[in-house]
Amino acid sequence: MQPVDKYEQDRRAKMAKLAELGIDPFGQRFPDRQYIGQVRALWKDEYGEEGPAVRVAGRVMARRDMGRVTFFDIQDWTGRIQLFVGKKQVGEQGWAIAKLVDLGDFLGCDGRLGKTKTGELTVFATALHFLTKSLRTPPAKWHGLRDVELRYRQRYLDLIYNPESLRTALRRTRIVTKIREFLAERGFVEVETPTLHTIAGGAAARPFITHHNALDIDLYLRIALELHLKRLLVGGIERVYELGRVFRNEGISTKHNPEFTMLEVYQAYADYTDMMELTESLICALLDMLAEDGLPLERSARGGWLLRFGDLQLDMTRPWPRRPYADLFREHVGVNVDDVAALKRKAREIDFDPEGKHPDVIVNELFEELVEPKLTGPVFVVDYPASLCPLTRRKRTNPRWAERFELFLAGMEIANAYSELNDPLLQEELFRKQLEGLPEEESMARMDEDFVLALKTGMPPAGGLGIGIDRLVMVLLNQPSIRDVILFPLLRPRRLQYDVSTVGQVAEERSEQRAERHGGS
RNA sequence: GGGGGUGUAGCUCAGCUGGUAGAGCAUCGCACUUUUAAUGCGAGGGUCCAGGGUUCGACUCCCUGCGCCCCCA
Repeated sequence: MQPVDKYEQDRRAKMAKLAELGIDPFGQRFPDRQYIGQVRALWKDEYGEEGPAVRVAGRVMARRDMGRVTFFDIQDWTGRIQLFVGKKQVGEQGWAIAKLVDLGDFLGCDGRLGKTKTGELTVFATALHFLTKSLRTPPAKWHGLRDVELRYRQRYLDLIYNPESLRTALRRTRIVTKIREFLAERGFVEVETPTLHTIAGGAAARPFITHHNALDIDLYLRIALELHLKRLLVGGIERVYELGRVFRNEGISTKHNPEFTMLEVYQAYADYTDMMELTESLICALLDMLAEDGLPLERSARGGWLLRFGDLQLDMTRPWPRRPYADLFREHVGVNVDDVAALKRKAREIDFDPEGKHPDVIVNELFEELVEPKLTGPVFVVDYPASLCPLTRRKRTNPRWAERFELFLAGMEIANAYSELNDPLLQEELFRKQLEGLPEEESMARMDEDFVLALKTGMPPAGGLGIGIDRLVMVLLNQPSIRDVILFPLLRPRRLQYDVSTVGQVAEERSEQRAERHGGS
């Protein structure tokens, strides 16, 4: 049971008084109310004292008592507006309600739109409707809710009292909506594939394990969407995507949440160059939408959008640079990818033990360590070492490399795309071949016989793309932590408050002990 | 896993070299029909994250643990 503190007791008392007045403290439907944002837009200076009649509702964010008048500021998800509530204007019942209103309660109000002496747009109330009691004290009105832990654990408080948090949350949903619209316009269909997998394939990550009782088998929460969507390509669904949650049982950081949202798109008769065009077009469409939505974006000298992320500035003007993996490697590591002796030397410099490891495992480590952080971007890193890409088509001109790109923004991997491997015999071989020195959870090579069977049926040549939606939103909305773009990030569970029954006791014992000690000295 | 920071009233934060915890907002009471971080006067409110130690005495010093944040692996 939650403790009832003195503040809650005050509010419960007011709740009871409302009930005595015949008012339900938890309200009822309030039809035909107008959004505050729309009401604010109604105002014209010609109205003078007599504006239109309006009906608004929202949460009480501030109250200012002036004797027989009270000003309330109420807030809905479109904005805030001031109410002028005069004793004479709202009558005995209305005034009785006004007296019992606390910060955080929900009020409905009928009135006329007008301006006060000081020019503040105001609803001059003719009737007040009590809609819901809040039993908790709100945070400080000026400083808001700063404590990050509270903001994450009780996100609803964050959304109410930090307007930028609500704005970010709503912008994220608009981004997701826009992605669906964009893909629909290009003829893609959205599907849903299983979350519970018998083989955790399609990416290199450690899975969450769960158990199905009736079948008595262990199952994995999916770590990627890839293998089911490709089965659908085999089945003739030629342009397909899924936007869904994937789960990786790994560390938590400003860039990692154990569950996150992934978009995967597959297009038959295309390859990774088509996916590059798709990625660029999609992200630029999102930027256009956000700019229209009021996100403060500047134009770069080259005509595209200029995106700020922390101290970084990303010039999003198309086309974005395409840089071969091997070139970037040579540039930032100072070593050729095929110079094994030099690779080992470099590996030791960054405290990575290269012994017994496949040269490309070393290359991968050096790339992640020394190259990726430098990739402010936007930049498409193209053509990855084939040995690291068991699901990707090899380059026809040189099988040393795979037709894969990753998009980097602000040093973060945002997108990953392939020309999809559709050769079932090579696929089967690659599933079997575990690279030396690569721990299993870091390998994508996990035998999936059913998937190989699907490929044997024939999968059309195709391009595939994965985008990490949370990270993309971080970059687009300039949010430094993934927890700021996920409404309920994973935190270690914690008891909210202590057991009430012991509180008074402990406090009493404490002060007695204290008195004894000091008294005795 | 390692390092750094942090945890004090509902919220935002002070609290020095150890001596029974402070402010602002919020709450409660009074006044006020054009305020807007309203104002004026008055009042109440604390497991100082938890457990142990040192001490006559610990929010403060020491040890252990826990939550959260940041950096590194």
